[in-house]
Amino acid sequence: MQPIPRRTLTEAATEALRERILRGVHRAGEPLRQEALAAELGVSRIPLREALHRLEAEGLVALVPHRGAIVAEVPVGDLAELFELRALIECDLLARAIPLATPEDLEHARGAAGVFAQAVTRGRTAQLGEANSRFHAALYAPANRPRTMELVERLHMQCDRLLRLQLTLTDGGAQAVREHEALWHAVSDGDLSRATQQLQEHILGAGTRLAAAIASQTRQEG
Amino acid sequence: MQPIPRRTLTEAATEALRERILRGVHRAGEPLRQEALAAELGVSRIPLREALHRLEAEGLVALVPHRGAIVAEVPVGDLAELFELRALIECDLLARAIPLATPEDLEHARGAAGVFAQAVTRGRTAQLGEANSRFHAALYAPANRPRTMELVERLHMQCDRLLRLQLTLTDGGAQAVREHEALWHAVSDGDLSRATQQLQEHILGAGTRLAAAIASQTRQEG
DNA sequence: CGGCTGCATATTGGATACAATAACCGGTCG
DNA sequence: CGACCGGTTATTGTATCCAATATGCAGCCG
Repeated sequence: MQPIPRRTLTEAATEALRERILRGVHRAGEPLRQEALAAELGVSRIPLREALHRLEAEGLVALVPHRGAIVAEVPVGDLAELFELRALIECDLLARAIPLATPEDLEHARGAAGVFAQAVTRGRTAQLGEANSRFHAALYAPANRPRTMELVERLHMQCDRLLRLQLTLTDGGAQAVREHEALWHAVSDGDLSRATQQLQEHILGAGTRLAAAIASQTRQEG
Repeated sequence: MQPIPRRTLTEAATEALRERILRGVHRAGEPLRQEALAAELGVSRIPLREALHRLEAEGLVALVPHRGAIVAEVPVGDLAELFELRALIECDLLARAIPLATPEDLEHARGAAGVFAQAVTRGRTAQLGEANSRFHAALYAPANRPRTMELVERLHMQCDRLLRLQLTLTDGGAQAVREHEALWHAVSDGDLSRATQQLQEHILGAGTRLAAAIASQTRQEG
């Protein structure tokens, strides 16, 4: 029996605010006025402030003393770094996971891939990031690397914010679905080098295309 | 001109408490009573609680709703994972740094290595962790990878807590000094493969020795 | 004698209240 | 007309206070 689905206002505020930032409800650089936000969430400033400190540690919020909190800038300058870091870590995870993967693991990953594919075809852009993370997490789960997984989750969070800058997901999503399928088959075959190769291309390719899209968009606007 | 060496009580409490935990003033699992700790730090519970939430995100504190905060357990079970993760990421960093390293970078790293060596010979165990981190950071700095660096810093934090469990640093420190020197020479020669090879052995070796030491210690105690 | 119930106490969670700092704005002086 | 200076207001930082929850103990009941 599970004893404690406890929930404190601080936790609730943290999740709500994190979700808001990731979904783009608050734009990067936007100041987060404590009183207003607290009222909007139906709490006082105390739990909200605790949430802000938590999210600062996660890199979603920047706190300036006596000036308040602002939504952290999307790390466009570090885009390449983030995606390359993901490729490095996730390929290592996958290499460790493949030899340990059970048929149940594969089935689970296949399900997650399906969820992502559905989200793409139905245009549920809000769920894409999480569905994608879940698929990747399912692939890596057999490696049994909790610390690394947590880290990857945070990286995905940052990358999702970058993706949201550029909603070219219409075609990028379709390509991701195809790559997920190919990746899954490689994993399913136990073909370690092919799988890591495809994973690396999947991640780095997404980063490159995203960088190009953002660059062209910035050029147009600037 | 530097505009703002601002300091809020929350920040001060965060750093003080982080330092205390890393230095082992508070043992793992020890409950952190808010009122007592706040009084000890000379602040009220509010900034202390904000500090606790920050440190929870950093993995140094665990918050249990309505039961309070406890010092997070040292991740002995994840020791291998942490050191292997460090090896993976830091070798990549070093490989990127070497081609970009300037003579000034090398000099800086050499200085950091000297500081670490002095800390070892003088038995300043409290400073070893930071000195070690600084040397590694100096090596990687030319890579210009701020996100990765931040991540590595957090990993070092966790690894330092593990090291503190087992103060066999007397000989481990001397070995680390030698390995740092060899590593620095390899970097200085621009020998990428030799340098990464030595770095990998340096990190993984430390992890392995630490695991063995902890295992034998646990066996004795258990 | 053991376990459960209910009160008393300690501690945390959260809200309100106050102090400190920064942003704003108008006026004055050069 | 522009820049400095003062006060005014908005907002954050922190302390105090109250409510909610957990912990421990004593007494009751089986």
